[in-house]
Amino acid sequence: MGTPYYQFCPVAKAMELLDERWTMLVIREMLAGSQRFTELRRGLPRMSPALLSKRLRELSAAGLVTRTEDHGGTRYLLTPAGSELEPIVVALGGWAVRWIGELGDPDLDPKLLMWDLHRHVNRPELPGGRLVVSFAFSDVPPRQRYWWLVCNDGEVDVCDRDPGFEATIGVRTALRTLIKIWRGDLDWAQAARAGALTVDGSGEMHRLLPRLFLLPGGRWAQAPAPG
Amino acid sequence: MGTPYYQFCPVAKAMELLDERWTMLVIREMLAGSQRFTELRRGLPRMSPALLSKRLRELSAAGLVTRTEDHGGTRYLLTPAGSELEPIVVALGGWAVRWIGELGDPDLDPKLLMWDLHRHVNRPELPGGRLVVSFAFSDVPPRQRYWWLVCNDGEVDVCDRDPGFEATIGVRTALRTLIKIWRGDLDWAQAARAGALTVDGSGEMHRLLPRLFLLPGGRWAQAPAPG
DNA sequence: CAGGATCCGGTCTGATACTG
DNA sequence: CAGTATCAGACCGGATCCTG
Repeated sequence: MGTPYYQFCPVAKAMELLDERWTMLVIREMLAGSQRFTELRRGLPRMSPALLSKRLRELSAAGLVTRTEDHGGTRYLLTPAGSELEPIVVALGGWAVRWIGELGDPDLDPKLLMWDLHRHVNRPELPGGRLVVSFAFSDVPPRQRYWWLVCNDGEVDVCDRDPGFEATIGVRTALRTLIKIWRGDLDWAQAARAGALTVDGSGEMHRLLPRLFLLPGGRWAQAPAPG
Repeated sequence: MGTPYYQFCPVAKAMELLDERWTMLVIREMLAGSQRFTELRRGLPRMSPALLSKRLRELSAAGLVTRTEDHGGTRYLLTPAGSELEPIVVALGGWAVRWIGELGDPDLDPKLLMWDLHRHVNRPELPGGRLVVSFAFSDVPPRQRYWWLVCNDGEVDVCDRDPGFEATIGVRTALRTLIKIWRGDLDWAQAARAGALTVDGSGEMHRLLPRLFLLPGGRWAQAPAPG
């Protein structure tokens, strides 16, 4: 737990626990479905494993997270107390979308975007068989420019090297543009019309793309905005 | 601003700013109506003035707070961006009331309670003339045991020494009990019936007491609780 | 009233390596 | 896979005293 505030105000009690660096992001990851240490690390690549381990222990001591052993691994799950933070996390996101427009270049991490896209693939929309979506980001250095999502049988994998299969859909755009779409600032069609995004693939694939991901943009918009 | 997370996720962008220690409490104080440096200090007695000053500068740079000079003082006001954090602060309080029941003795600070009661006096219910409410906390060391609220013409002052006027209402209880009432865990009548609280004063004053303060308890209860 | 200056100590970062 | 170990350095927060 964080350093105490020595205040009985519930806001202070909540923040003693929640305002430590990384804590809310760990909870965000768990709300997004990550349960294993390694999954959490993928969503929090700049957090050291030592610190992640410490935060998980703190959250577990506070009763927001349970730790269970299961066939060869540890699984972390949110308790009801942890899950009830969801509307707050969503509201924080909504607030930031409204008031923190500017993203610096270092915030634009392609591997985080791909990791999040991978878990928002709209499974019911997937055609049978394999679907490969390739991404090429014009504004990213060559080493991190090319990415693939390989969907097969409801499984989705992220690759940062050519998986060998031909892409069913190719998306060429700036990382910044795709992040705008992810946030809900822009939609696929708007970006394409503006020439900021090009889709390669059959007409069917063109029509599929906007439905392929359940992006969080909608949730930020739902977040309570008073007035 | 805090150390960056280097994530484009709006939750991360929000927390870069908001998860620094004390920041949310400064915002809570401003939402509660504090505008001057000294008022803020009274609500945040354990925060050093240097740090408060720094936080106010950060919040101002981030566009959540404006600083204006006015007759012999500096006044801090929330911008729309800052004010829009209100539902989040309330939701955090509600969450903590539901999930962090235990308050340690060091959390029970009588001067914070008196400071907060003083700003929640229900002005319209005040009778004309002077009203003096005395408090005696059975579970607090003598030095901080006795407090008075002096209401006069819509002005309310907190005293930690006998103001000299005879008390119109006397409240004798444990600090812990009064804090439970403040949080909404208990109401005045319940506490009195249970023998945990004694009111001295006329019958009229007995009837006034439960309406004398607009306690935040109701707001925590309103806070969105999913499921 | 609204802070500035200073110093100390704790915490986080970041890198690397190791383990059951 | 799910961490622990270690270590240097940066940075932050706490405390105290001081000022226009």
